[in-house]
Amino acid sequence: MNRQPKYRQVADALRREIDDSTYGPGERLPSESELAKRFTASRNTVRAGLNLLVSEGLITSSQGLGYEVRSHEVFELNASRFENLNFPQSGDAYSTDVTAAGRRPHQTFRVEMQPAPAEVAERLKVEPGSTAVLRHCHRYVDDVPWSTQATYYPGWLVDRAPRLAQPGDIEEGTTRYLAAHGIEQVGYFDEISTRMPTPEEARLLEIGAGVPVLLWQRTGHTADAPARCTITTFRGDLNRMNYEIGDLAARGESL
Amino acid sequence: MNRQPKYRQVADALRREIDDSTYGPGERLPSESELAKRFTASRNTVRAGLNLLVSEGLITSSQGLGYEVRSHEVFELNASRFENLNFPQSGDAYSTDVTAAGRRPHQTFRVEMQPAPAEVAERLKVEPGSTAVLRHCHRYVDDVPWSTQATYYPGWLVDRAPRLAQPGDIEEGTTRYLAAHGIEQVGYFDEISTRMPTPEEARLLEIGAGVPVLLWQRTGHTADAPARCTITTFRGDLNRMNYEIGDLAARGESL
DNA sequence: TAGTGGTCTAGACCACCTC
DNA sequence: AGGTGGTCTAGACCACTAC
Repeated sequence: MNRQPKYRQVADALRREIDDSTYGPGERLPSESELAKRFTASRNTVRAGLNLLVSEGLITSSQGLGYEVRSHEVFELNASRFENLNFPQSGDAYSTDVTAAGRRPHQTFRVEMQPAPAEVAERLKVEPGSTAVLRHCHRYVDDVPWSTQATYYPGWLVDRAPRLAQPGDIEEGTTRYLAAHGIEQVGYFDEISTRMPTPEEARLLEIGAGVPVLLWQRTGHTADAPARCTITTFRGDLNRMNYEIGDLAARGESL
Repeated sequence: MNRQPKYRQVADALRREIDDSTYGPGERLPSESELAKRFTASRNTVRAGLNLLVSEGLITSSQGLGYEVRSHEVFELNASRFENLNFPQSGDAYSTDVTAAGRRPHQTFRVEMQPAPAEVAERLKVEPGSTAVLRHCHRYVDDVPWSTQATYYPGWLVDRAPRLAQPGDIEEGTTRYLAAHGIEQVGYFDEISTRMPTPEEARLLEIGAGVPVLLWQRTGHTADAPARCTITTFRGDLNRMNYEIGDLAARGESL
C-alpha cells in the first residue's frame, strides 16, 4: 500500500514532472481545481502539496495567475579578486563586476552612525555598542533586487578618513579611498553561512517563500587592526560565490 | 485597520515572542488549540501561521510532542586551511577539524565508478559521461548528520593512484596519498551556493522544513590539470565556512 | 465576468507520545 | 486514556488578473 499522505503524493508527482521537464522553467502548472480533479483530492489537499513545492523553491504562485515553475540564472561573484588592489579596476567593485557581466547595476545608499552590533564589535575589536559608521547599500541588477550590504567602520577610523561618515557614494571605492589615506587592507577574513530570510529581508530582496539567503561577512584588516566589517545578504537563488586559492594556472583564463 | 491575514498575525506575534525570548531556544510553544483560543482563530489558521515559522527555520514540530523553538550551534570550517599541506595535520582533514573542536566525528563511506555528471566533467576537463571514480562520504558529528561529500576523480588519475578506486578509507587522507604519488594539488577553485534541499538530501541529512543546504564545490588542480572535484552538501543550520585571504597577522591567534 | 489563487472555518479521523 | 500534531474534506467568501 501507499503509505505517503496524499498531499505528498501530489507534490512528488508534480516534482517529478518538473524534473523531467513536463513542465519547464517559466511554464504554468494546471490550476488548483484541475489538479484536485486529477488527484481526486480536495482543493485544500492539492494546495498543501503545491505549498511544499513552493517552500522547496521549485515553483512560485501569484494570485489570479497560477503557479509557475521557477527559472534560475545565477550571478557569480569572485570573492578572491573582489576589492583586491592587485587586480586593477576603477570605481567600486560591485559596479565593476556587474558591468563586466553585461548587466546593469543600480544601488541605493545610506550612511548612519550606529552602535556596533555585538557580532560586528567583536570582529572590529571595539567595545560592543560603541559608535560605528554604517554604510548601507541596497543593490539591484537589471532592476531586480540582488543583495543588501552593510559595512561598519570603527569610530577611530573616521578621524583619519572623514568622507566615510558623509552621505553619498565614494566614487573611487571605499577600499581605494582608505588606502589613499594610509589605511591599507592587507588581509580579509570571510565567513559564509545560509539561512531562511527574515520577513524584513524577504521584503527588501523581494524573495518568495522557499528561497534562502547567502550571508557573506568580510572583515578587512590592516597590518595593525581590523578596519571594517561588511555583511552582505544575497538572494540565494541568484548568487554564487567563488574563491581562487593557490596556483590555478592550469585552469586557463587567469585574469 | 489591520490588513494582514490572520495567520500572518499569528506568525508575527509568535515570531516576536521568540525573538525577545518569551519562548527561548529548546522551549515548547503552547499547543495548537490553545493558540487557536488565544488568537480567536480556527485550528487550521493557527497551523498556517505555525507552518510559516517552520519554513522560516524558527521552530520545529513533532507529532505528539508539540512545537519547539529551534536552537542553533554552528560548526565553523576553515576552507583556506582545510586540506592545505602547509598546515601539517595527520589523517583526513574532516576528522582532524572535528576532533580539534572537541566533537566526535563518524562517517560512512562508499566508492563507485560513475559517469561524470555534466557539471563535474566540465570542471575536470573530461568528456561528459566519461567514467570517473566517485568517493562518497556521509558525515556525522556526535551522531548528528552533518554533511555529505562526493568527490570525483578523472579516470586517467586512477592509473597513477590505484587505491582511489578501492573501497575503504585512505588513512593518511586522499590529498596526501595523491601527493605521495606525484599528484600534488597546487590550487583550488571553490564555488559556494545555497538552495533548499531536495527530498533526498533532506532525508540523508535529517533536515526539517525551513533549513537550506550550503553547497561547497571544490576543484583541485595540479600544475597541469584538474585532479578532482568535490561537492559537499552541508546542513545550513549547523555549518559556516570561512576563508583567510592575505595577511591576517593583526587578527591574532594565527594557526 | 470568469477564472485563478488566498484566506478561513468546523469538524472528522488518524498517528504518535506520555502517563 | 488523554493530549498533541498530521491529514483531509466541503464549502464559503475575498482579491487579483485577464479578457
